[in-house]
Amino acid sequence: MKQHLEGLIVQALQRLRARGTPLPDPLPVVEIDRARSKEHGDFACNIALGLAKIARVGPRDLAQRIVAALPPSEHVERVEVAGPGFINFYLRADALTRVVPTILARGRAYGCAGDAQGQKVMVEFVSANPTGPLHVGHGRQAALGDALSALLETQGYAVTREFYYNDAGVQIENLALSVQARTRGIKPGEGGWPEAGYNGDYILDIANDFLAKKTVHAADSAPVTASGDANDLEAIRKFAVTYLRNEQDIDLQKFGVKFDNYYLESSLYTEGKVAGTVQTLIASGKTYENDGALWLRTTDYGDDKDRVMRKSDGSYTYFVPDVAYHVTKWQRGYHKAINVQGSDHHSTMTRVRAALQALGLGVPQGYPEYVLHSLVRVVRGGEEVKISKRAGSYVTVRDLIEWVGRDAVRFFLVSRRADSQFVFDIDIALAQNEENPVYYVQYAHARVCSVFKQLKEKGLAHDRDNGSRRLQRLTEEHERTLMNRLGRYPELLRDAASDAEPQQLATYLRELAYDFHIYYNSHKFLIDDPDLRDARLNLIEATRVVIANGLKLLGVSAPESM
RNA sequence: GCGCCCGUAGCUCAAUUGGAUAGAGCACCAGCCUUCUAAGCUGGCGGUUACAGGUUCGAGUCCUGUCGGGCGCGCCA
Repeated sequence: MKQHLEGLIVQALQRLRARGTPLPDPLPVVEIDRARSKEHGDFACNIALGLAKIARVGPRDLAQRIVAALPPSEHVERVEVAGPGFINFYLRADALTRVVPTILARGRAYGCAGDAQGQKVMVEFVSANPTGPLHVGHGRQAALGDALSALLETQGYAVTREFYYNDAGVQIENLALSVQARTRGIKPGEGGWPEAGYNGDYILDIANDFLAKKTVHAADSAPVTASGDANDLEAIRKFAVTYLRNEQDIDLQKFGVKFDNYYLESSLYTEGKVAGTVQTLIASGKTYENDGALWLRTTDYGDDKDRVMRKSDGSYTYFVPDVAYHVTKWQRGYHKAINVQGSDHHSTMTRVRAALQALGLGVPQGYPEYVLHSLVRVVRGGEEVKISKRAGSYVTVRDLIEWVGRDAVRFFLVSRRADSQFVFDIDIALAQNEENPVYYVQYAHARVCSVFKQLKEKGLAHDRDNGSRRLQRLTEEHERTLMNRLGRYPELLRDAASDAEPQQLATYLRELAYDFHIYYNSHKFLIDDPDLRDARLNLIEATRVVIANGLKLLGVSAPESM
């Protein structure tokens, strides 16, 4: 519809120019927007405001001339000039109602587009090191990353969800030492406890299972059976990593997030990719030696200081494998890549991009893209929750799911812009009333289901085809509003995907539920007039489909009753 | 000190990416249940968009500065 109206405007402008109105050639891009409020019709165009000066007439006059020159359209009921010079389009009723049969016909596929034509995109998220339970920040990454992936899929991208983890570094060493200390009965803070040890109770659980010679298995590795030998640090390390990987798998499964691939940092070393990346960077001439260390000139690419790649002791800094990892993303054919991380990683953004530029692989400057999120504070009873028994110093994803359920956690964590600081209020997430947006949206879905259940119980029929033929009966204000909202869904998905902003979808669903609840409360559906009844049932069924589709993208269930 | 992000009703957040009178929910006030779920709906109250300049037909949105909050600023990962 947008393109159609834009085409009308362009034709009108061309006619005006031909008749002597001074207008630029070529014409500027004509943009049509959906009207913000009903008083402004269905679509609005502001082109006259921008062109008035060039055309040497007032914006309202120019708008009037454009309207007069518009070719007729079967979809447009009337056009008005309003305000300082906006051109408002009022669509004919059937242009609005058409969305209902479209939704019913396309079902789950409604809103999906094929524009990306199967282009490969990698979304990397969570990427937690296996040194402890997933915390709320990981939860936000999981909710954002998974929803973003689903949104990209609606646009025709072939999405790979990838989890990258460090399975060999210093932190893993600290983990092994912590577990070992626990097997020897040493508690955090006591003599012999490792300096950078992990203090959570889960370390004790791992130590006990290790001593009990239990077997653990994680999604992407072979089962590991504990030797029970507290002196064998390597055995402890392997057991602890697998144990925690499994714990994270359990959390993610409970959260409804599934990864397509797990990428091990250690493989970058064993396959020579780290050394290869360093060689290429040296060959590129973007490095230099100083104080016995090898530096990369990241300042050539906007960094505020150069970065060490190889320390004077010969080992690599952490960002070198990170660069090698992103090279593999490019080489694996992911020419679009999005990383979802906490905002504390923003300095790595410049660094990784700089190194990728220096490598001269033809990688675009903005590669990879980043979605950085701010921190999450958990509040209960008006006070911040900072401690959990499980992890010690932070609230875990599992805690949240146990407290308020998966649906609320997932919806809440994607309902705000990633870059806003987020207060997760346990009391609101637990509330089963209008205060809680998740229930508000789910309730709208359940209400539609309830209507159809009542329909059956009353022995009434729903003739969809008849409903589709009677849509012109839907003339009420609330019905127009609802249909207008439903019609926006495809462009909403497109925008949310291209902006990498899943919260747009969460907001949309709240608004859609709002429109529906108002409609529901002011109209009846199980009425005697079969034509109007069928038409209205078609409309609320279409509403149900869109709510179900949207919730599914966010990983939230759409219950049939509540 | 430097860099990045943020600042919208008492609270939690929107605002179609520069458009028209800045909108919802909570809280507060007044109403609505023999009728498909009152887990809901209808009104009312509430704003100098942190502050000061600038850009233009038009600024919550863009630019500069100030104030306030977050994160980062290792030959740590």
